[in-house]
Amino acid sequence: MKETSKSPPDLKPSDELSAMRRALLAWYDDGGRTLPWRVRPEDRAKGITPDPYAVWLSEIMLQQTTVPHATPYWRKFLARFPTVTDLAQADRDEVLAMWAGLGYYARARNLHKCAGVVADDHDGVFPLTETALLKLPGIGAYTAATIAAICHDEATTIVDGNVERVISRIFMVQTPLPKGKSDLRALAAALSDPTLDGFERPGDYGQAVMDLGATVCTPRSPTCGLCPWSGDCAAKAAGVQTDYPKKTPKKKLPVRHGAAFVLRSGDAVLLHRRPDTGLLGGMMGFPGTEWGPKPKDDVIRAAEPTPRNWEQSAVEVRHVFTHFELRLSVFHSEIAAELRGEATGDVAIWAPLDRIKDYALPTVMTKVLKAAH
DNA sequence: CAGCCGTGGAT
DNA sequence: TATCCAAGGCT
Repeated sequence: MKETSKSPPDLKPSDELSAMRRALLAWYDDGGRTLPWRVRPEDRAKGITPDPYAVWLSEIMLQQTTVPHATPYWRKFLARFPTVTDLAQADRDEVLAMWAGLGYYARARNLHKCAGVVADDHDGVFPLTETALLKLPGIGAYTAATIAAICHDEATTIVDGNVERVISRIFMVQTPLPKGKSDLRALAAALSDPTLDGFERPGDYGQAVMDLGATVCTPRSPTCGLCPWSGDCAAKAAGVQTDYPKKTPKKKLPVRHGAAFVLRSGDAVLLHRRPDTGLLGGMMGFPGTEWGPKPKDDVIRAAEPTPRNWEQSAVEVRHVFTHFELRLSVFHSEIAAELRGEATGDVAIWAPLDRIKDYALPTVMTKVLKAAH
């Protein structure tokens, strides 16, 4: 025993950790979920390995996003871009348009950038080591560890929200998130320690822990009766499962106000391209005011794309972002085709309504369009 | 390193 | 209606 080791409190003995791993893999082999990007254990045993490009695509889409929401996007992307080279050669605008509705649009910008790096610097072949993956844009600690484990069974330590919840309950970690992340990582690493005892399936193990968190060890009402680690869980023993993970309380969202202008001409509407960085970066939107703490009529008038008689929609658009709630007044007007002016430049675009899906309209702007009805 | 960055579903 | 939060990354 190394007394100099700074291992977290209450780490279990190594033979119990090994037993837990075997129990989890048995549970996974028995009832593992079928996901379209996943190679099932029995196929894995035959030597079938997943397409790293398809796995990468799924992992980027699944960041802070539910499986049901991401899955149709994953199918659509894989059909349109069968290889990473196909994705790299696409226009970024098309990628952003296909991503519209998924949120966290920096992911889409980095996705396209990453495809370019893989195509240019790696001959279109995805790197497979955790270290190499970590250098790519949009790939952080979680995604690098997961792709490396799933695609070639590198014995990485995977820590996502599911793992944090499961581990925090097993060991009753007291330090609230996000500060407690380092403790949780250390405990997760101990459980997936490759030097311990026959850890030959890191990919299946990682997917199994995440499945456990997603389907059994859920945030609100965990079904501990189905859990292979039920007997190893300190929180279960104490009957305090849902008290974990401890988290620091969140602040209430501030409200911001603004106005948007929907200018229609025949079958087209006027769109503006948003700046490349920041909120909804690179996406399209309707011209309008800045979004500030208070609604101001003079600011609204100054933001009109062209002086007209604007009709105000009866209902304002309400939309919740990650760090504020937005309330948008919507104004709309119709203009003759001759008066459209120069609006086919890089920033302003007349978009035909019957092809609006080809434009990178985020959900909030889709709500604005509907409100202008 | 704490704040920024979307959306939709469940409770 | 209010709250949480989902296979996080970047700055």
